[in-house]
Amino acid sequence: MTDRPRPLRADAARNRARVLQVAYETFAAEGAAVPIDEIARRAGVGAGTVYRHFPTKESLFQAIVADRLHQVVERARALAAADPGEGLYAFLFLLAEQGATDLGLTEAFAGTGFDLTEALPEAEREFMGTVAEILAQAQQAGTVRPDVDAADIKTLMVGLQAMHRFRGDSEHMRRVYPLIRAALAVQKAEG
Amino acid sequence: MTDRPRPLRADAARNRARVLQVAYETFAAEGAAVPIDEIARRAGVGAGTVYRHFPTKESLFQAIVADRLHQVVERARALAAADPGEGLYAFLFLLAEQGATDLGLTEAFAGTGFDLTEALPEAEREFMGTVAEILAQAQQAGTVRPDVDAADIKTLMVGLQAMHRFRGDSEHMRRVYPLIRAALAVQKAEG
Amino acid sequence: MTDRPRPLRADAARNRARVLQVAYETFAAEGAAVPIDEIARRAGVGAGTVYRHFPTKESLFQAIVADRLHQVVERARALAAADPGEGLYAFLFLLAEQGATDLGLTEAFAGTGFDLTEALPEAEREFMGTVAEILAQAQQAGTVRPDVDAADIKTLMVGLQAMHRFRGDSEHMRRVYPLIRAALAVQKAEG
Amino acid sequence: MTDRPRPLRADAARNRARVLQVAYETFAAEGAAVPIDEIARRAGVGAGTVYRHFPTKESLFQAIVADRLHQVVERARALAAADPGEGLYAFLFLLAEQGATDLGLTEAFAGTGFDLTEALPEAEREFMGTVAEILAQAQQAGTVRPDVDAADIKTLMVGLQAMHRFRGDSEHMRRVYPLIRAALAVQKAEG
DNA sequence: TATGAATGAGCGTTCATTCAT
DNA sequence: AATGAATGAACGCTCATTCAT
Repeated sequence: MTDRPRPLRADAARNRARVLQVAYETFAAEGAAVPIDEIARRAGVGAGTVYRHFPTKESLFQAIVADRLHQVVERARALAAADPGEGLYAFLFLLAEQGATDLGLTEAFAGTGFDLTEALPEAEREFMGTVAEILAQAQQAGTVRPDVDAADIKTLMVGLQAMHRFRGDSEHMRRVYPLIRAALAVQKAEG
Repeated sequence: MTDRPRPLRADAARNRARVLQVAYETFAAEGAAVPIDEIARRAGVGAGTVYRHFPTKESLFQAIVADRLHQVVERARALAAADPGEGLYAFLFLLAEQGATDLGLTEAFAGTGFDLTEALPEAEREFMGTVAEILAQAQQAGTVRPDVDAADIKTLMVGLQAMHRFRGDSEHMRRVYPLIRAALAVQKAEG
Repeated sequence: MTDRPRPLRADAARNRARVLQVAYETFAAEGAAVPIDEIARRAGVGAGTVYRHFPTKESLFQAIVADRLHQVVERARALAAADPGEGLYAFLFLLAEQGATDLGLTEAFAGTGFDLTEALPEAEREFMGTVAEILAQAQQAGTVRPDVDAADIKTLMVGLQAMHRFRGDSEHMRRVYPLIRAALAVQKAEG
Repeated sequence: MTDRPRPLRADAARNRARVLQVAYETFAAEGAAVPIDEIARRAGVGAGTVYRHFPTKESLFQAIVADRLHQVVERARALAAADPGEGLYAFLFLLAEQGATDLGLTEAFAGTGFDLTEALPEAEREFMGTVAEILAQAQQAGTVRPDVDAADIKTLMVGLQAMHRFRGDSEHMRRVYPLIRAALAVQKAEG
């Protein structure tokens, strides 16, 4: 796992971090179609520098997605630990909000021109594992119906991200969240 | 809207229709990244002919979306007339399925690099009017909760299309539809 | 074999011919490493035009080599028909001289970064067939020793091209030709 | 020629020798197109170190050629001393075989994008002097015809290297060597 | 009016060379 | 003196759009 033979020179590490940050912002704002040259320009480095740290454009994209995914999973765990019954809803709406501002992540999730499962199988597994865990807790707490599984939740996440992106970060989504809660709530004597 | 000074020569009209049809199929199957040359080739015309009818690639895309939207609205009206209570659900799931096979429409709906409201305000208005109409009928029939509005429905449509695109046309979505029904159903003594 | 559905528009044909001619001269003078952009510039067209006629750089190179090879084979046949005994020598020295001015052909022959046999198997076969034919005639005429075969001749051709390229078109090679004749002449009582 | 003001520190000398050796092997095996970074990596030094010793890629190439040439000349002298009559042939075929495995040397000899005479006049002079010497010995021994000179021999060497490179190190060349012997042998009553 | 040839800016990527550490 | 990170000019190739035929 220690796949960094040496800890990278200080200036190189700074550049790498800068490229990563700029690339994250740029992909988030404009999607994966942004040229590498543009990212290099915004980061104030030459294109070659980007390629030194990330051998292909796709690898840069992957690095960003993996990073975001990891952060999101960590936050999800914290939320679920704080309140198991609400954990799944908090997770769901957290990811939805990410989707509003992070086009790159949305594309990765939805598989639009980038296959998360194939490109980052480990990250995908970690993510799905966390979903399953948090879902089980919520089902035990009685806040989520027992007949949905982790795949269903991922599907809903993709949908929610799309909705959020469509509507922006506005108050509109606050109208939609209760609908999603109703969708997942334990059903009382289904009519 | 009548921005065609003359009603087009017969062969020109045929060409236009043919390009539109081929472009729809091609964009739907392979996304908006397909070159215009490829569409021209499949339509059996020169690239210049495509550009005569549609001055930019984007305008061709818009024309397709307008066309599809119109058809979808017509079908929605027919479904709602046949069964007012089920009409909204039928409409919703019809559009979702379109999203599974029609990348162009999905992108237009989600506003990914294409603002429907701005580009085709009339089509958008017609669409939203129909949604409002069918929604009102369902609410009167008691199959949809009264506190959702047409904008909410459009938001859900965008989400459903994204889910469908993500999962394909598979049986998986049949698991999700009941959740959406639960989301929209009249709530019985909400806890 | 009629793989040109239509005979090409006049201006396109002119451009194609111009690109071919310029590319021939440029590859001949500077080898296959010349950028396509440079060829386009010299031909007075855009890079896209080159790519319209030849889908890859390699295909352009191949087209030129095939053309040259064909011409050379035709001239070889004529020479051999005029004087069967001298035909092989004439052919050999003709190709050697080509090598002096045509780096592209030399590279193709020598297999330097371009595998003639693999890329143009038909041209290669035609070439080798002609060599075998002319060689057999010379052997029957008693001007070439019977224990050499077509492959040996090709090897000598590669060598002669290299020599010619090395020495230029100078009179120096006129000193070398008699050595090659001695190499191939029927041996008198080998010492 | 003593253009080294100081005799280099021990570690620097070691680095220089190591780069030279690795670069030779690498160029020989994979041609001059290998990036300098790759050579540096294989030599276990930084790219900057290569550039400290050899200010351009071409100068590194030249140093290698000079080195090889020197070695070849030494071996040639030994061979000729052992058997003056056979010396020239041994030299010729030795160099030819080098050409089969050493792309760099071949290119240097053939003058393909690298003019030996201009770049390394001293090495060239030493080489040609040795050729002349060994040739004279063979001519005195009666194994080589008297009307060829050192320049002719160099021309043949270039040709033989090209042939060897073309055919690889295979048995095929064993068919060609006798032809070269016949080319150079003293002629018996030429018809 | 239709054709499809031509344009040329742009993209992802490489690599000889320079320079801060 | 050594390192290896950074640079930036190419390169092969694509494609939306224009324009001569």
